[in-house]
Amino acid sequence: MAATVTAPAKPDRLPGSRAERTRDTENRILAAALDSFGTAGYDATSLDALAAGLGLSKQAILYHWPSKAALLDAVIDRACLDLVVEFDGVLRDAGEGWERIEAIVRSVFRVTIRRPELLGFVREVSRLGGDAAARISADLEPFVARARGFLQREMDAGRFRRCDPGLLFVSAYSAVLGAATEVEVLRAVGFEPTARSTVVRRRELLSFLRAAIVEP
Amino acid sequence: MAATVTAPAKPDRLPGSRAERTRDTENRILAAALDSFGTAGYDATSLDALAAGLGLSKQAILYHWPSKAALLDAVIDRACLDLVVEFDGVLRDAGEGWERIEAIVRSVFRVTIRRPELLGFVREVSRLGGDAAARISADLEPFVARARGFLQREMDAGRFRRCDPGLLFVSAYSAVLGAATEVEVLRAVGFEPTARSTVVRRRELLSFLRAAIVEP
DNA sequence: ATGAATGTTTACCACTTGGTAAGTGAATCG
DNA sequence: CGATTCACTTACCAAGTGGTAAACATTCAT
Repeated sequence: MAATVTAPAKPDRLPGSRAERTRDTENRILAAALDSFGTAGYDATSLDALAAGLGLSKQAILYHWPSKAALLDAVIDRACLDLVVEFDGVLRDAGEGWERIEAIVRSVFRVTIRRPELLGFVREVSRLGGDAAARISADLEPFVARARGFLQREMDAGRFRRCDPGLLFVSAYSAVLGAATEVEVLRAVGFEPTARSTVVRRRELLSFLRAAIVEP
Repeated sequence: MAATVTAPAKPDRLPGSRAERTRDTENRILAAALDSFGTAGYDATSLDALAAGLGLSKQAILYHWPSKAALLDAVIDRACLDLVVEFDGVLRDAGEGWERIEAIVRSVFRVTIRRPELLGFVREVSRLGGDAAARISADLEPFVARARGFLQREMDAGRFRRCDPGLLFVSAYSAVLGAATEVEVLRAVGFEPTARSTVVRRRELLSFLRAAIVEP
């Protein structure tokens, strides 16, 4: 099971200082790795294929990170940063109570369309287990803690059904990620994952979540 | 990322006719492959490791199936058979309406405890995509169709909230599988996946689903 | 200008991978 | 009993893996 990595061709001469170009190279490697890890999978991604897709040699990658595992760690941090930035931005302009959940769900669907590799990567890492999974947990822990706190406060205010906030989080997380990324299951129930069907899926998921969460 | 495969040692002399012993060998290979594919992953499982764990040589496996991909297909069929048998058995003795969903959820949690590799394998195959994912969809299609029919009838009878049965199935499927298998996420919200916490998780998931599905 | 640091390449290596070819001993069958 | 089929092993291979060593070119600091 091998992955072919494609990326925009590298411009022969890149402007900017050495430090800038180095940073740019690292960013391009991280982006390509995130893409391939998130779609093809970590095991199915070889450093050679990754480098070839970027017009580099494998050793260029191993210069910036000492091993494939170290690269994975860096990609994890990058992916988590992207996610937290995305969600924080959304939440800053979101309203109160249920509206905040609605905003997050919309944001997740937007991410699966614009950057499908990102949530696939989260899945992949938690599947890999071990250090990688521990790292992603740690990276996202502050966000998860805030989410739990939010759920708890809404319950205390009597707006959300009272239950364990942690487990509610897991249920909602799974349902959202599933509706957004379980392509095969969706196909099995007759939903080709087109952009148009996404709107329907999002609407149905929101009404599902609302019934499950909001105190009637 | 390699997987070490362990299995009960092969008895030096096995009784029974040749056909029986052959069938037994194939069953043992399928079981070991299901286990390793479901926990370590397909890419991370080498035929050598698989065979060594069974006290065989890799070529013994390739005698029964012409390639690793063909073995995967066979494992898919086996896993789906196991699942459908399990669920059909449960549903035969289950009651009506909501009780049937409750019975399935209990069954899923039982499976994750007794055969954790099984649902992990379903996840893994749908992650792999391609022919394998198409095959598992096809294998489970009859079951999924029955589930959708059930949901539709319950909605028509006014017992379940009216919505798209296919998407309701995806939401419920994701939530159940998540609560049962998302070990890392559970850990992130402070739930070590012990047997005792399973009871709590199951109870919370059921009340989550009930609120989402049942017409109040 | 020059020497050092930096980013990258070429060459290479040990090891693992899925798969082929050919051989072997035992069970089965005529 | 002898021939044959069956289940499996040993031997092997080409392709790919992550990673090391060292050479090389460019940029930077002095």
